[in-house]
Amino acid sequence: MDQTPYNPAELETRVQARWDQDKTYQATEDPGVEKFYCLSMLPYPSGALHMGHVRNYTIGDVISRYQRMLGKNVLQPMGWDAFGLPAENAAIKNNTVPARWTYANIEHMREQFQRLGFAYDWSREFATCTPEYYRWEQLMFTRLMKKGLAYRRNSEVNWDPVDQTVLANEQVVDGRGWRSGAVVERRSIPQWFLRITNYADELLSGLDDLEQWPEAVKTMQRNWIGRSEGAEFEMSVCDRQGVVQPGAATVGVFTTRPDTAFGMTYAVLAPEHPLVVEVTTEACKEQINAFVASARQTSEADRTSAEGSLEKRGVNTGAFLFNPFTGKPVPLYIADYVLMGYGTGAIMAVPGQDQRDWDFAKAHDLPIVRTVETPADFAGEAYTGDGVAINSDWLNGLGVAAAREKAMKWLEYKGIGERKVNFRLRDWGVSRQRYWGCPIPVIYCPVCGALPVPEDQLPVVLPEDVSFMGVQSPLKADPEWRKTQCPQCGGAAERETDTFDTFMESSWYFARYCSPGADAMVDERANYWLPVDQYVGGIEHAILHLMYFRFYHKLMRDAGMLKSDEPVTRLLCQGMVVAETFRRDAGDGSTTWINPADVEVERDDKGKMTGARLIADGKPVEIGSIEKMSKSRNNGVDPRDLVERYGADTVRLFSMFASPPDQSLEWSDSGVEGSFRFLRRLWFMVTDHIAAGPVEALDTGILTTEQKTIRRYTHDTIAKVSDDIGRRQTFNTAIAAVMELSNHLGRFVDRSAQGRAVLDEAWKAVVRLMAPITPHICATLWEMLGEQNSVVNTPWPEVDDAARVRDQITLVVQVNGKLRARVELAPGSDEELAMAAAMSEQNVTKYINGKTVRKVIYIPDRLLNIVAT
RNA sequence: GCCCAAGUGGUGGAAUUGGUAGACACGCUAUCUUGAGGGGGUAGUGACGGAAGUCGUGCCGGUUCGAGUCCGGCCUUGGGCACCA
Repeated sequence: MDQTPYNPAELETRVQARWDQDKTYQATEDPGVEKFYCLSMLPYPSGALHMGHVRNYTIGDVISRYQRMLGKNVLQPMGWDAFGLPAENAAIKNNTVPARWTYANIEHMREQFQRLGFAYDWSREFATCTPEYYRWEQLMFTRLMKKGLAYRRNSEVNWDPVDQTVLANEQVVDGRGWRSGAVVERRSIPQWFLRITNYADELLSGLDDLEQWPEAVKTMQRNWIGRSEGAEFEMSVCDRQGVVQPGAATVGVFTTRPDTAFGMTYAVLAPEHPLVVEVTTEACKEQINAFVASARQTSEADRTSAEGSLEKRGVNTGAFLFNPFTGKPVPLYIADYVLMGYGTGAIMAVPGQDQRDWDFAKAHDLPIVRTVETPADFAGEAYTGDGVAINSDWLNGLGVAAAREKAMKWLEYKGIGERKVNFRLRDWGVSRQRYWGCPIPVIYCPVCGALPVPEDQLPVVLPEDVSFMGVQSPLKADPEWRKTQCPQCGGAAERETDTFDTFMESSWYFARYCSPGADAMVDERANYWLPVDQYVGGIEHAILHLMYFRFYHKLMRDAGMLKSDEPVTRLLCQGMVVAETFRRDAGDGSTTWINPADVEVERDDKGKMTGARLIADGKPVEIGSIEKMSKSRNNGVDPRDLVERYGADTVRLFSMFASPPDQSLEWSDSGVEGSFRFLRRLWFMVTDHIAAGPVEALDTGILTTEQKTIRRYTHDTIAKVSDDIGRRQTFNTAIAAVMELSNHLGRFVDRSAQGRAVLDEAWKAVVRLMAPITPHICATLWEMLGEQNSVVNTPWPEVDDAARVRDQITLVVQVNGKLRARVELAPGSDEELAMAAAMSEQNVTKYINGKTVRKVIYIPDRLLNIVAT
């Protein structure tokens, strides 16, 4: 009999047209229905989708569709994180302007998303680079200024002295500007900051309530906030003998371990510390000046990550500080591993109890005094564990906690120190000296100073039609744009020409989706949808984005806009899709990254890569490391070809089947074929079933053993898939379970009335179980199965527990932990029965004969382990 | 350097609470299907061994009747480190 072939291109177009026509995914607020807000991190419109996008957005789509089938009112929006550096780079390269490039990319990517059949409410779409969006961000900022939550101070940037421009960290390669090749300098310029540190405690304690966030993310955030309790105390400059002159300079140091202060054998200042100039002795001056100058030119990341010998990373000032605990002087050093931005920029160094201090002391030949007794088997160097205080005068004999408390009290009593909580978290610098971003709404008046742009003058619109050469921001190059009037005195004033960090836009977009068209940042509708029930995005955002947007949510709450404390209830961080990188390094230091699709790879017998050539010219290219698919490394694999060849359902299915969502995935398209074959087999099996004609009602009372077994498989699978998608979010195992069931169903040949009824129940379950993952084929099959309601609105299949009851279970029998037999038993059998069954197996008794049974471990319905010696 | 993950057949991965290691796929081999095909079916596929069986989850050690799973130490790979997003 002729059958309709599986034609995904035709079928998917038809199903998608129907969704569009019915506005199936448009969400409206309905207080009578439980809501579910499912959000995937909004993409940067880089130009083309890569497999990382497909994976990310398919996960969100599967969850959305599943929740919808559970009967919830689901919102799944989509938009574009449209400001950012790549647009500027692309504009230079392609001789266009960032706006045009960005909007063209959005058009293209939207089409690709639609082709993949994601259930987005497109009516809420926006791009963050439009004034309709960023005006509210500007308004918020001016209010934060008035509240004192935004402030301006000097801060360092990477300065390219040739291009006369500020460089992003990414644009600095081995200390040189990526375009000019010039050695990058550090420059201190005034910039705007948001006081995220005011919220440090709440951002930290709030993590405890985020039960459905991955532990790894919470741990990273806790460490990032870095709350530490300790003491801050003053030390005075003294001479070699420990004599403190009246009026001598003092320096505050922060320590979490005041109990170890008797073991302080030196002290360290950050190179930028104001005291450095004051205390440096004549003999050390030259060395110190050179050291400070070089530290200034090194970025903080490089300073803390430098692997060079510690000997070179610090110098003696020649001065001494008076240790109030011992009454003795300690030498004062400066070292680049001490940062001015943390604590007081000065530390007491206790090499016996701190490994970094230990390494530094060894490198500089400084004494080491242990103040905590080490355990007998301790083989390390610095000891940071608990133990009894030694070499510590009046602290001797106390444990760490007690000694710390006593030392703290002593400092307070003496009036030289106090308890102090320090955070590693620093305020959020939001100024960028770039063009393609949201203009910072500030006016500088020579008389009145820095003022927020008045609300009735917002938005400050970023001109899009500019001549853009890339070296300098058109805002800064244009002498006219900045000219304005002071809102206070009316005199001539200038606008800020910096723009916001693009993390600003991605910090509140989730709320704006809930209030399309609102004449405010958000309106009451946001409180219907928020908090987001499920957020999906890459693990690379675990700290920065996810911290900033938690912070911003609290800012909006405190401005009375939102009622919830946290933006997101449940978070799924998907692993990255990684791929090989290929590149060519030009002689001038610049690098061209080559897409894997344009490269031919040579491999040895074991499949290991031995070389690679550019197909276009046949010449070798260099093989880089394996990295996440990204625009900057040009290693994204475009899903377009796969979609054209196999259809959206296959690509969606494979991206979910290839690995669990939170694991990183090294891309290879071998295996896509298997997903396509499964869908085609499904298509033919279901259409075969339909072609066999009408089905009688199921009567569970008259089923054969085989029919019962099929029903058990069916309902076991429904239970497993529901758990895998709903609770575990392991879509790969859900798919495997459906494949397994389909294999059973394909082998089940029973044309009797009840045989067909059992099959009908099973296929209808399969179609619904797969609908969130492969919605097009399932929508079509569902209709062909004679169902009126569209599968996207059909209730999720229910488990019939009665169908899952087994009359026999397989018990595993071990002897001394090794598998020796399997026996069939009635469920719930007791140990005696199990033992009897086991002992009737020759392969069991064989290993017990001549030995004494010492112990029997029995886990009912699972395992019996006989320990015999 | 610091913080967070991951490491299981030829490959992607499964094993959910410490209890049968390798589910489900890819690939490969054999075989069948009138020809062809990125078609379909069947069987096989961790290693060693004729077999019984032994070994086997990055490496070393430990806890346990029992460890891929827990603990200690290491190695490798990936992510983040505040201006890529």
